[in-house]
Amino acid sequence: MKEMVNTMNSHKNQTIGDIADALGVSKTTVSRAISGKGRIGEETRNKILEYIDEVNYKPNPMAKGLADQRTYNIGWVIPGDTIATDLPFFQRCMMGVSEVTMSENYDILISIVYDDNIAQLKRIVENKKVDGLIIGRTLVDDISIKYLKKSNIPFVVIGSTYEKNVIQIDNDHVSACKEMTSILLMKGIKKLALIGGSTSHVVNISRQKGFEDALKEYGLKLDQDMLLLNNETDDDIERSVDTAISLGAECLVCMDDRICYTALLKLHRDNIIIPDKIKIASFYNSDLLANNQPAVTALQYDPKELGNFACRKLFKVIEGEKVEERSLLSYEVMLKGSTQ
Amino acid sequence: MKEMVNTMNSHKNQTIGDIADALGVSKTTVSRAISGKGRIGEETRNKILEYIDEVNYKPNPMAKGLADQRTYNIGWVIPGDTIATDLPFFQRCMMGVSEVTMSENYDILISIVYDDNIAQLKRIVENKKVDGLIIGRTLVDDISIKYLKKSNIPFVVIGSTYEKNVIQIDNDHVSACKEMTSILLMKGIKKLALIGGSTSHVVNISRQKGFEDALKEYGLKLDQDMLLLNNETDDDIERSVDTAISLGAECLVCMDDRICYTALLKLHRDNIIIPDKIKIASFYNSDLLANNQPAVTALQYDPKELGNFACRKLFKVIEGEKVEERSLLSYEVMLKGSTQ
DNA sequence: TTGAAAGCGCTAACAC
DNA sequence: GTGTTAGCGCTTTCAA
Repeated sequence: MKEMVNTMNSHKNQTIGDIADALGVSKTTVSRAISGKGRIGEETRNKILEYIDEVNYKPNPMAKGLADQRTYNIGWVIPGDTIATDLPFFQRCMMGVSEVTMSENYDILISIVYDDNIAQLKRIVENKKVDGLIIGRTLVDDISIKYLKKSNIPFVVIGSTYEKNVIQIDNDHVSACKEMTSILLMKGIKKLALIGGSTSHVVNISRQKGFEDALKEYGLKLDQDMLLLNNETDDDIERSVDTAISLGAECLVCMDDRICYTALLKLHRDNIIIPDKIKIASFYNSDLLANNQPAVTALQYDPKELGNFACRKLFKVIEGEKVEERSLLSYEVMLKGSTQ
Repeated sequence: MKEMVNTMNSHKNQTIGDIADALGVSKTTVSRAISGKGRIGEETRNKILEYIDEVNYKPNPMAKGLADQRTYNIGWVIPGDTIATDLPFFQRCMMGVSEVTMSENYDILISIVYDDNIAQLKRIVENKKVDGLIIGRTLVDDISIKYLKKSNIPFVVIGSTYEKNVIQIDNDHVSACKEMTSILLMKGIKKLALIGGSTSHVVNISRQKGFEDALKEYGLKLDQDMLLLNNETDDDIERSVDTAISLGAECLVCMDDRICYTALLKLHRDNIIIPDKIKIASFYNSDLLANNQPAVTALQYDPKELGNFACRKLFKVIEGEKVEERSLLSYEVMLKGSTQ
């Protein structure tokens, strides 16, 4: 059965025409055998499929794309600032996205957005280099989202947004933060200080809400002074830690792992023992916190699942299926020594 | 001058034909105006270019790609294991790559290689979805490299390889490690233990070589017991730290930041004060080490520059230019408190 | 200096 | 069930 294999072919660029000629059928027939669309004889189809396999023919996606106006690429939009990109979050998310694109025979095209410079994003959209996009993070006033809404290309966002009619995939930050905060309160830890990042990130606003909701439900009045938000630099964070301590905080609740890690370093430097002198917890877990001594109580999410889920949704949108606007994925509260 | 702008056009998909019609010229002429190839009247060219700008026409890269057999994409190949992808290294490298692709009107297509599963890599090569690739990391026995060599597609690697005829961009690890080790020796620190990662990574072998070269140059005999290599897990690392200490090491030289960080945690836990009781240094710097108390002496590289450089080289290869096979980028020795 | 026409590799009416 | 043909949007000979 191997005698028909022309080994030369494996190096030459096979086209649908070549294989049609070789088999004495038309290009259309070959196309039909491959796509499965249209009527075609069982026998011819098998003959073609076998041959294609034999000579390892791969259709040219440029040609296919041109013909049916698809790129077989999806865009993965991530922020370009180092602080953000250093986070394993985006890489892990992308792994999840990749699992799905892989199985759909799609590829991932990168688009990096620097602050409010969406030139790169515009490029891949205007140049029609993708069939849809996933935005890896949302801002309160997000020009990427605004732009994509106008451009009419399918897209989903990881994170939450106040923009209407945007497909969103997010962890349930509000519930998660509320639950973790409640647990702390139930453990008898009442004087909580919240040390947070930029309020221009939707996620941070959700975290704050969860925190406040828990206090309210517990019948505690919110102490505005204990809300130490918008910490951008390490200095900001250290200053906030000092403030919290001077206000008599029993526990530092940090909005994310970077903040928490910086706080840990400072406490360590100041010889403030955890959890004896002060307790600490984080609304976002990471290896750093899990490996700390003592390990830090934190919320655990699965970024990969987020990416996987988002991408599956995107494909549905691309196929024109109706999908629900907002999906919330789960979380886990990891209780560790830092709040013992 | 604005009266010719048909605002409808901004939403319709403009083709080269549309703009040819609108201006009463042929498609060929428009094509020439855009590409700059072929002869064309100054006046016509300007008229066309102006109009194109006015209606914000963007050529369809699929069609262009099909015609001139280019994809205007380059592949960025990264490992899929979490340990590797969690490192900011690849993200920062990619930023450097992105700067270049951006300016060349190219885009980045992701390809993730899981251990020795190069299915995804094969896909984008066989499907002709990229014009060239950059491999983000090299292994001693690297099947990605072997595959790409056979496939005859332009590619460069970040890192070093023993394979012949492969364009390599790397930091000068051997010199860097040798220099840092020499500095330690000159400071009078003689009993050095090397705690290293997998010897299946070329970079780790280079680091070991630099370390050994320094000892040799200094006239010191290498103590094999002080070579603690192939530490994969945190447990491995902690065990190696114990071994080094029991052998009377004055300084732990860690091959990378993760190893160093794990060692730091262990020393801290065991209440071994740095640099009083033991010194520590790392062949790879990171925020973690720089922010540690005391800060850790380490080698500093610039991954972004690596990506940028690699991508510029790749474009030269794609254009058929001759480039030198191996380029070594610089490094910096950051002397900090951990070796004081 | 400009244009007509063929072709890149594939799809999809519309015949037969 | 299979083939013919006309595109998809752009490039590039070859003529004019």
